[in-house]
Amino acid sequence: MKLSTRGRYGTKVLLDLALYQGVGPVLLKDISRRQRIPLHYLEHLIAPLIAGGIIRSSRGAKGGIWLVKSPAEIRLSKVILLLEGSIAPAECVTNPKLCESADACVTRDVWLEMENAMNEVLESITLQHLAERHKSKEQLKEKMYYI
Amino acid sequence: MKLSTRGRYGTKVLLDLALYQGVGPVLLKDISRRQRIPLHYLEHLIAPLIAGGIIRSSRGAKGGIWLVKSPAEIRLSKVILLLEGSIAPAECVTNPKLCESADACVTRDVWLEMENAMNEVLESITLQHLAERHKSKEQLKEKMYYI
DNA sequence: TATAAAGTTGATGATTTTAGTCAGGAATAG
DNA sequence: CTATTCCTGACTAAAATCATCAACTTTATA
Repeated sequence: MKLSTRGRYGTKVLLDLALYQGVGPVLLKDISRRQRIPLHYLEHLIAPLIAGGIIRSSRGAKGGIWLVKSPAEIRLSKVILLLEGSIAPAECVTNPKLCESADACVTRDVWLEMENAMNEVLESITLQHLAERHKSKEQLKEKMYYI
Repeated sequence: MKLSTRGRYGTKVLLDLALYQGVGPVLLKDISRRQRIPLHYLEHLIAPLIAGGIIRSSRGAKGGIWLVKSPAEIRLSKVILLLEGSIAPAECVTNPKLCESADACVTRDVWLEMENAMNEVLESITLQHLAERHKSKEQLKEKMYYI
């Protein structure tokens, strides 16, 4: 039940964009360095985010990537869906036809409940929430230097 | 974010045992047939369940496996933990030392929230619940033949 | 318009995990 | 003693994961 690096890296990328929002295109190179994601791997990670319409990109000098919508409009449920596909703990949840007895299967019901519980969490958190949480943690850290 | 067959098969095995509880040792061969799990694979699946103390086994003629506790006392959280290990969506949740900035990381907080949400679901469901749900679905199915 | 910068795409590869299979062994009932 | 049944370790094929690389396209700007 682990997310792949796609989901984890991708979420970090978008948090990074949310934190650097409004300053124009953000370089992949910079995101790579700040978030410790291999640049060449990062290049592949952004494809589904562009296809999903939550970031845009520009090539060439002064190029980079940026959020298309405001961070408050981007929910993690969407992000994870784009990067990982369905979050359901078993294929049969999303695609009942894979198993003849799907509708009679009580274990499938459990996996469905788990998916719903996860989706509630992801649905309730936006990039703005993440950015705010991050800033408030940073502030806390700075204050601690003066104690 | 998929469970492996270990978690899915294993849960079915235990549901099967809960349904056939009280009739003495249940043959792996029968579980294999009813739950459509390869026998040789099943033999490996039961090891962590025995080690975890929720089933016991006896070899030889009239052998088989059975639940050690009552189905009402066995929560799915325990089952999945034995079969899959931690259900956390990322290693850093269980083992913060893997990442220097774990305590400052807001994405890690999200993965932790997801884990908690899943655990609440799994904590709230016992094998008895599963068995009851199963029987009531079966009954519904029988009734439908007479409509 | 030449050039450097930066994202895009497709091919490839190393490593790990998954999902088994198989052979032989050990315990148990009768 | 013997048939039955679970146990264990070794092994394997296939898939997924996590990249890396090279060639290419687009863009800003000197």
